[in-house]
Amino acid sequence: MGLTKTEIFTDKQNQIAQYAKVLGHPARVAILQYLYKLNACVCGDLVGEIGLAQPTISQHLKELKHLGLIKGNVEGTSVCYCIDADNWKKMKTVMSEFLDQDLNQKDCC
Amino acid sequence: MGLTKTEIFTDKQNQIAQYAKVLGHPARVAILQYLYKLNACVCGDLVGEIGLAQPTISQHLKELKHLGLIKGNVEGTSVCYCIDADNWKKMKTVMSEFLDQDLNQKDCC
DNA sequence: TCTATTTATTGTAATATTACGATTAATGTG
DNA sequence: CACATTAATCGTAATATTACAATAAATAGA
Repeated sequence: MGLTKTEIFTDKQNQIAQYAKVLGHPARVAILQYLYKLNACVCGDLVGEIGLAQPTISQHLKELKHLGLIKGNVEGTSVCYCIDADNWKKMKTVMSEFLDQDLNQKDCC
Repeated sequence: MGLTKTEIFTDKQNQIAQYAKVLGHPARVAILQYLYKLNACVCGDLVGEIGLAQPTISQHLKELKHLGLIKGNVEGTSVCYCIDADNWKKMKTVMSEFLDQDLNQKDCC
């Protein structure tokens, strides 16, 4: 046990859950918000900005990169990160489709 | 360690992460989709619908109820569940505000 | 009251996540 | 090349999550 039974759910359900899961930690939310705020590449100062240790930030960045939400380019000794606009849009589409369902609520308790 | 440092993040960041986290499991996504599809109270047949054991479903329902996304009414021997439309709307607002950020991407790597 | 039905709770095993110190890898500069 | 700087990886401790068997709680009907 302790392991999610992905095989009993649809691809769509797993995809929604996967996106939501990666957004399910405040550090990753903060990283994405920071990248958005700057609206450009961020080279290096992420560790200073969020209040977590460097390996922890690196770990969170890895997860965001793994899902494709950000991309990183090596730039000298530092790495520049930014939002991957295309994949962000894809995620937005998937999540919005789920969140924006119409609710008639014709009869409810 | 192993415990999220919520105190170093803003309330908004924690709120977004909390919503996302509860959507971060396919069983909970499936439950919400099912409630939406029926567009009415669901009394009892949730365990048959999702392919998980009854205590597991009960646990997921508890988390959804805890965040306010669903509400349950006791109806005889069974319990009727449905989406809490008001709270769902609140979540949608919070999540959309985060997801719909504009990205100029004036200079990116 | 007894029984059947349905949901919640408890307990627990397996696994995943979070965080960070220590170390390694990669690259630019003197 | 040696050294400084920065990010990634490794190892690991603490905690959280997921799943389910067993049991308890609640209620309807006989």
